[in-house]
Amino acid sequence: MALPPSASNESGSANFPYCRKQKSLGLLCTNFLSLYNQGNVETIGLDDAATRLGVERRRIYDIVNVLESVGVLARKAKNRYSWKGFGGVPKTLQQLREEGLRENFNTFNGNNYVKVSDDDEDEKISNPITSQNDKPNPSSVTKSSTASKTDNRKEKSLGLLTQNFVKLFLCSNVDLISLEEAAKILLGDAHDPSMMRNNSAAKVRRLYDIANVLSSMNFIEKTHHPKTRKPAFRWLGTRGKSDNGSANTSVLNESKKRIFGTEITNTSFKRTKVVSTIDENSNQITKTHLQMLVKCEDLENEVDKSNFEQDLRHSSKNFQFGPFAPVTVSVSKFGATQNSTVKQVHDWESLASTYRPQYHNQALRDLFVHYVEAWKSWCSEVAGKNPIQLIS
DNA sequence: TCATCCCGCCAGACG
DNA sequence: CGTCTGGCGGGATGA
Repeated sequence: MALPPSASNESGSANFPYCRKQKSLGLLCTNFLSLYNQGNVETIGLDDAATRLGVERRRIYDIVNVLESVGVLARKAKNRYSWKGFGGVPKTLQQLREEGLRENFNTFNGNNYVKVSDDDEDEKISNPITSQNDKPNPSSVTKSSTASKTDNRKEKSLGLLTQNFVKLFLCSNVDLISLEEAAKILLGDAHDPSMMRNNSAAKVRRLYDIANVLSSMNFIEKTHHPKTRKPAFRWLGTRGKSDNGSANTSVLNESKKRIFGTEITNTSFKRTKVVSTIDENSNQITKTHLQMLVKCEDLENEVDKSNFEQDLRHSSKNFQFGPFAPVTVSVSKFGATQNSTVKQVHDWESLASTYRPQYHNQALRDLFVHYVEAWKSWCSEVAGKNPIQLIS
């Protein structure tokens, strides 16, 4: 069984071999934000997000975790997050700062760091990623370790790491910091050289992920150390933006060059060679389906081209939504949270998650995605206007 | 070569 | 038990 029966010819001409940049977390995050940073989004379904962005669920977790740790999102329930928007960031940041100061995150100096008391070691704090606002959480957290203990897993969570990383900037006077340093400080407690557990290298890998999404939000920026030449990150925070002003600082609109590794996102190519979009498991799929896919791919390419021509920054119109054209989103650039008539816009979310079985098979899932997207775009084409979606 | 970091296995948490 | 989450690190890609 050398190679799958595919190889026939299919998608060979127009698809790129594989471009890592198109799959970066940062880009995905950018798209994620563009997709949901519209005034009327209230809840976000993980499945829906994965579907719309054309990525595996796993990636959504990554993004959602760091976004939540900064206050842009809040977990509502399984599979469901509520959109807080950037308006909640300042507040969260403030909390982090206080927390950080309390935890000696300020012991870090530009030149010499004294290692921070290490994140929530033990279970003394065990705050599940920033205390929520809705959760009646008095200061008396004396509440025993309800579930900690075995939750030492949380101590290594992406979310916590993100918060600590941010604290580093918020609580000290450092302006530039490399990920290696951050990793060392964050969990690489220097206190106890005899036990360098904490494989700092592993930490760095996580920090790369975090840095990517933080970059895509322009909270930080990648640069180089003046002399060292080493890559390092600088905190941008909400500078330049109307801090405190109204509770919103859109996703910077300033056209900075391009954040770190930004590019268009996900096209369905795996890292490993060509692999047809569909694999053996497609025996359930009919011809029609395949044709549909082919057609869609063409469509996709067209979109790609036109998009490549322009600066694909945050405007919700110029970025890649998975394989197909976006669901006609008005480029309202997040016009404040118009409270308007609540509009129970459940749009596709509930619909999709309700009717879609949980595919454990990537191939099938991809197909489903194609279906939905294709249908949507066709719909809009035929109807000449928005498919179903949002009411006016 | 070294820096970056995507991919997806698989183990806990949860229902 | 099936799902949902999300550590974790192998190894590919990029500079």
